[in-house]
Amino acid sequence: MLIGELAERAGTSPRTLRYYEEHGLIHPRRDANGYRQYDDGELRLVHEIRSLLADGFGVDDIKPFVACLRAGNSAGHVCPDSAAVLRRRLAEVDGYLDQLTVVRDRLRTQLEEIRCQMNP
Amino acid sequence: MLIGELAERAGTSPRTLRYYEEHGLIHPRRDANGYRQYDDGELRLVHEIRSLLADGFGVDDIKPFVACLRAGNSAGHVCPDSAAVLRRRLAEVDGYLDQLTVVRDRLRTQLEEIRCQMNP
DNA sequence: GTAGGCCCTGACACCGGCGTCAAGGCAAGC
DNA sequence: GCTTGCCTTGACGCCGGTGTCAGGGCCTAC
Repeated sequence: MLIGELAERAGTSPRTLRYYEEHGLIHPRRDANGYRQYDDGELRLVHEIRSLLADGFGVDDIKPFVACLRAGNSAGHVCPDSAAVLRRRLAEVDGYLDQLTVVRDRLRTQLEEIRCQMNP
Repeated sequence: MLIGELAERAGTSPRTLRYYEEHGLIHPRRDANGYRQYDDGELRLVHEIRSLLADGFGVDDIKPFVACLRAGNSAGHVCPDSAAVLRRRLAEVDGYLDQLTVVRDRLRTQLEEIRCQMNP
């Protein structure tokens, strides 16, 4: 299938797919006229990529997952390299959660203060 | 005091203070030679600004807080406009917390899967 | 042959708080 | 008068995934 069809089936844009390729995540074959040619494997791969991006991974983080899938594994996260990235990202997310929780508590406290001032 | 001294006392840089001014957060007087002149009030203001920025507010969000302080209130968040911004930001933070929690659970699940595979 | 629709590459725009460099003025000590 | 160090304004860079535009090729239908 051509890039437009894959984009539509994956719920994204041709620009985005070219970007993934530029960063070494997918390697489509080329037709004689230079058009990119994709198969269903690439479609699943793009779904995996977009899922990881949605979880906050960067394109560089995603490479080990793609390599893991290409190596024949049923999931991208079962290889040591991807597991390492998973652990790093988990620590990062835990950090963000802690920070955001502190912020949320401060915001709540300030809003509570206002409420008390209105009903003194 | 001049911009360099304020920057040092506020733990930031002259560039940053000029940026705040450019976005309407502070309005220092000018010496005859054009140098910015600050007093201790501006120092407290800058501390407030940096605290709000650290909580994830944008410079535009901060304007109501500054106006509230300049209007003579003891804290920047007691005015209606700043309270509205507070509520908006709280909702935003709650949203981020929900998203990040979902992500964290997914990451944990995947790491757990790996652990199970290693001790089958 | 031409119109329309897909494809190609390359490059700039975005966001936002700030770093950083350029080119120049002002103040003070030697 | 020269150096040193602070000040001024103005402008570009960053980050990262994607939108979008420019300029041009391929293919099919009419």
